[in-house]
Amino acid sequence: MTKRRLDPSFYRRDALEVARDILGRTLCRRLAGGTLLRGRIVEVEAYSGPRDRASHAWPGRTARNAPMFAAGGIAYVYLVYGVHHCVNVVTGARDHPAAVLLRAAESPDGLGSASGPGRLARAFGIDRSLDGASLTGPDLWLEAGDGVADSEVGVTRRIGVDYAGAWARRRMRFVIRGHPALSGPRALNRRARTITPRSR
DNA sequence: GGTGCGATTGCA
DNA sequence: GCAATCGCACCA
Repeated sequence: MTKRRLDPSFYRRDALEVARDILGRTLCRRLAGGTLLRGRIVEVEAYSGPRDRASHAWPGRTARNAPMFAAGGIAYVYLVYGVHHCVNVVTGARDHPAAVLLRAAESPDGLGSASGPGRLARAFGIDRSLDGASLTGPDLWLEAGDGVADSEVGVTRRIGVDYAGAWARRRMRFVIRGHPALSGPRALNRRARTITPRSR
């Protein structure tokens, strides 16, 4: 018996809400050979709207960021530094550019961890061939169920976006507090604020 | 057609 | 601390 996939309605919401709700979910990847990789997501970042200075969508629509402008429910995968792939889940309505970057997960083999966006992409065999791919299709999806309680969620500023001025300081990164697979500075993770019902 | 650089990682 | 290594945004 296989678990249900999260459907498009899950993704077609505000990126901050989707980001928080992705924590604890299981990322699933079916490789060409048929192998199924599954791992629990423990760290994400939201990139939300045309005014988010840190977002790839900030300069407007381009060839690279086009998937971010689609309706939620597809992947946005790009190459950074010519070396590493980064995997995003596109969120919100069509023409509203927003996405959630998957930054860390428990490793698919259940042994180590996929700590950091580049390592996560590699561990799950995700590259640009999945850019624009459906998250309700056969290759890549999230399982329904398995969320985490607000008390387990930590919020911090995003990593590696210092160029974004005030937007760099906004609390748009969500983590499972104290999880060993978290990337980023330990001090930042320690200082992660607990989410409050009021902030939802 | 040329130039600059990045939502990172691994190694010196 | 810094090189790797490529797509692509932007300008001429």
